[in-house]
Amino acid sequence: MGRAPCCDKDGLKKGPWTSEEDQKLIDYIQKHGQGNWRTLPKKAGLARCGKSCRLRWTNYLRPDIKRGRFSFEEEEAIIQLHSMLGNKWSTIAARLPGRTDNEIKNYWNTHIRKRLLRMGIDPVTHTPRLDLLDLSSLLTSSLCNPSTSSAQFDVSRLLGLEPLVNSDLLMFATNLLSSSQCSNSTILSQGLQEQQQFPPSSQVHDQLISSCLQTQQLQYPSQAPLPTCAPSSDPTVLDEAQLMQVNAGQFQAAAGSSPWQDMMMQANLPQNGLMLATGVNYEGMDPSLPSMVNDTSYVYGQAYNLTSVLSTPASSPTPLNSSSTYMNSSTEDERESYCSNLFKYQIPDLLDVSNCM
DNA sequence: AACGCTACCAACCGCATTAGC
DNA sequence: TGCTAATGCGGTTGGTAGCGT
Repeated sequence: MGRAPCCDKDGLKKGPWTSEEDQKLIDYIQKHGQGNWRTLPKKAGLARCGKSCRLRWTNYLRPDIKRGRFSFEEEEAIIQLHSMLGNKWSTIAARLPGRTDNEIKNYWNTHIRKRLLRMGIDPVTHTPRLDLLDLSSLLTSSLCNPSTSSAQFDVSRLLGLEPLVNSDLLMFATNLLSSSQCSNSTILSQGLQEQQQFPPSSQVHDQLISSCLQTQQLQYPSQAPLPTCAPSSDPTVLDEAQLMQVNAGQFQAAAGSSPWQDMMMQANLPQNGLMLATGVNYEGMDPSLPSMVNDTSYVYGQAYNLTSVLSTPASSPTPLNSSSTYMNSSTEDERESYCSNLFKYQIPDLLDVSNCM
């Protein structure tokens, strides 16, 4: 049995609302409150269906709606929440006072999503889109020509992807190659072989990241030792628990003991959520990535730049936007500020964490 | 000035869920 | 318990403003 469309009756207006219609709706709701949307239009003298009235009210006319641009913190929260909740726009909106699900959804689709794509980050999984790169061919080229330094490596020329891949992603690929030239590059190459044998999967994808984390350690020996995942054993069979251990351990090395760390460790967070929240999965990045901290990539730039906290020489630039707070902030104060931000948007509720701070 | 392209966002559509009988 | 209406929600569309050529 089909449902009768709510707006197919003759005489019901569709399309943009006029200011007169808005005023009628506002007046009615101010007098009578929100009630039966079905009967509201007739009572309010509107030639609209109830659904249209409800949408107009909830998305536009409601007095508590905050208009205008999204703030830095709001955008940050949206990305964090989306990494945990996915396209649950209403749930996300419930944690952003004054913002509607429609507004957040639009903002995501028109701004954030595109920005992440430009950065080579999958807006669905919040992981780097390694599928954009034929890493195995890159690796082969690199290993067959050991004289090619990572700094000189022309990834874009090899890939023919210059119009598609931004400099940040190229830096990421270059970093992978650089890592692969280390003595234990078999970790990465095995991961790549795995990728060749099977269709790209999130598991292999994560293993690549994990491998990158391990190999990167050799590039920056000054950084705190990482908990290893038994490099001598088959690294391609890392299970998620191991990967989490690497991530958590990595972060432990990065942040030291902190309430934030405890929170993330205790949170039974999906891996991509943990990765986003801590940024640890991006630590294989070259810590000197200056272009990651530009105006259009700050969120993940921050995540990448966590490495700078660990190992960047004092001279390395960390031009973080001072108006915001991030997990990878260089001081404990900033980490706690970030944690406060999570509370502001009730993110710990999502993580089932009760003892942060 | 005219045209095409792109970005933005309000509004719509249809399915899912909930509430009431 | 099943049916139906009402409401909630997420995906998509279409109008329009802004910009470049």
